[in-house]
Formats: sequence, C-alpha cells, structure tokens
Amino acid sequence: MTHNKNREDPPLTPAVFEILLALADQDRHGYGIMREVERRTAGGMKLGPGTLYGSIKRMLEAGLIEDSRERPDPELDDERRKYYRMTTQGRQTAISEANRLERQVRHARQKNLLPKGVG
Amino acid sequence: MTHNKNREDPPLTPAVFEILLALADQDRHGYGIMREVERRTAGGMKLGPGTLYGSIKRMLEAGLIEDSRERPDPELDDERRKYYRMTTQGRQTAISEANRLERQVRHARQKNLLPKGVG
DNA sequence: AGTTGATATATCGGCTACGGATATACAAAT
DNA sequence: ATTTGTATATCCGTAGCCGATATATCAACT
Repeated sequence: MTHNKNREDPPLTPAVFEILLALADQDRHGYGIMREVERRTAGGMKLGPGTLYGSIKRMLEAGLIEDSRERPDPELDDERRKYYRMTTQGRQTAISEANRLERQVRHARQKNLLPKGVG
Repeated sequence: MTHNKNREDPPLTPAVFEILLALADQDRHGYGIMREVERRTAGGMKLGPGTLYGSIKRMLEAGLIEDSRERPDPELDDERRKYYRMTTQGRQTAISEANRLERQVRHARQKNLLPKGVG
C-alpha cells in the first residue's frame, strides 16, 4: 500500500495509532500505555511486550514521541518507569491518521456497511 | 497487537479493508479494484501489484472473497480479467472492522484530535 | 502494419512490523 | 516467604507490504 500523492502520511499500524491515542491526553509509561489500550478497547486489543516496546522504539526514532522529563509525585512514582509524551509531529500524524480513518468510515457507511444517520 | 477477547476479528490491514470497500457494492476484477481504490482516495493510496494480487490470494484463502462467475456484457468484457465478489463472511468482517474504526475515530474526537460536532 | 501506452495478472525478494516466548528485576499482596 | 503484578527489554518466527520484474493482451494512433 503506497501512501504517495505528495507528502501524505502513510497509514499507521493499529499498534502505533493506539499508542498515540493513549498518549493524546497525558504522558504515560510503557506499561501504562498497555493498560490504557486494553481498558479503552475493553480487552479487544492487547499489546504484547514485543509490539509495545518495539513500537515505542520505532516511534522514538521517528520523532512521534519523546521521553518525558515530568514525573508524578515521588510517593506515587515507580523509578523503573519510563514516561513518554507525544510530540507535535506525533500529534499531527495522529490527526492525519484520524482523518483518514474518518474518511474510510464515511465510505463504509455509504456502502451500507454501517447504519446511516448515526455519527 | 492481539485481537483476543474471544472470537473478535483481528484488525484488517489497510490494503485488505480497501479491497473489501471496493467490492462492497459491486464485483470487480483485480485491476479494477486498484483503480477504484486510487480513485476513491484521490490518489492518496495506491496498491502495487505485489500488495494487490498478494492480498487477493490471501483473501481467497481466508474466504473473504471468491471468484465471481458473473461477467459483464461480452462487448464490454476482457477475457483476461478475473472477477471477485465479497463473501458473506467478508462482509461481516468488513462490518466488524468498520465498527472498530468508528470507535477509534470517536475516541480520537474525544481526545480533540478531530473537530467535534461533525459526523 | 507497427509501435506505443494502458490494461491485466502474477511472482520474487527484501524489508518491516507484529507478537509470543523469554528474561530480568522490583513492588505489593496474601 | 511466596506468589502475583508491575515494568522494561530482546529474540525470533511469521506475515504482510511493495517495488521490481515478467508476461501478455487490448486499444489507439501513425
């Protein structure tokens, strides 16, 4: 699947988009991302450690996320944790992907794969 | 990314979902699918031959699509073409995926990645 | 008639991502 | 004290993407 048509972002993998969604409102550490994705999808999606830390690594390299210096109150903290935040570029990428998905959903509705009049 | 949570379909690859969308309203042959995807996405997505015929092969094996016996008027036909139709299972899979994407879009809107009040 | 360009299907091979298995280590609970 | 949960990380098999390549036909134009 080529992205092309000039500077248009390629589709994100489901794992990467889920991670961006999890980081959209607050910084989280790896394990926290995993729990958030599981919670949000009601267990429908589970990130294995390979996918989770592998995706994080790639997203760091791609500049979609970065290490977050801010940490919670020392009482609630766990030194093992590594927190991440979404970068501006990561947010733009997520927005672009969300728009792409929205177009697909609209199209699916036109083709009667989804009920109309809801949205 | 695990699908799990009992018999819930795993996310479809962008290529596979696009092909199902292209076949949702009418039977098409491989090359016709390619053109339809390109047209619908305004050139934003292009299926290379590897992705196209590789995906078709896998989708046939998975029972998402099948060979279509119906052919257009002999005058408009091209014997080289091989037409495909979406199976009932393929439609169910596409519906399931469309719902999943819709949930993601809703979530993205909640996180202010998309403008609200539009749908 | 011949050439070109679009149509049409198909395979190959490299690369990337997914995801379970595995490993390590500390925290919290029973 | 032992087990379960939290937390990060790597390895490797498998699957999918996708450009390159190949082959052949069709349509159109000169």
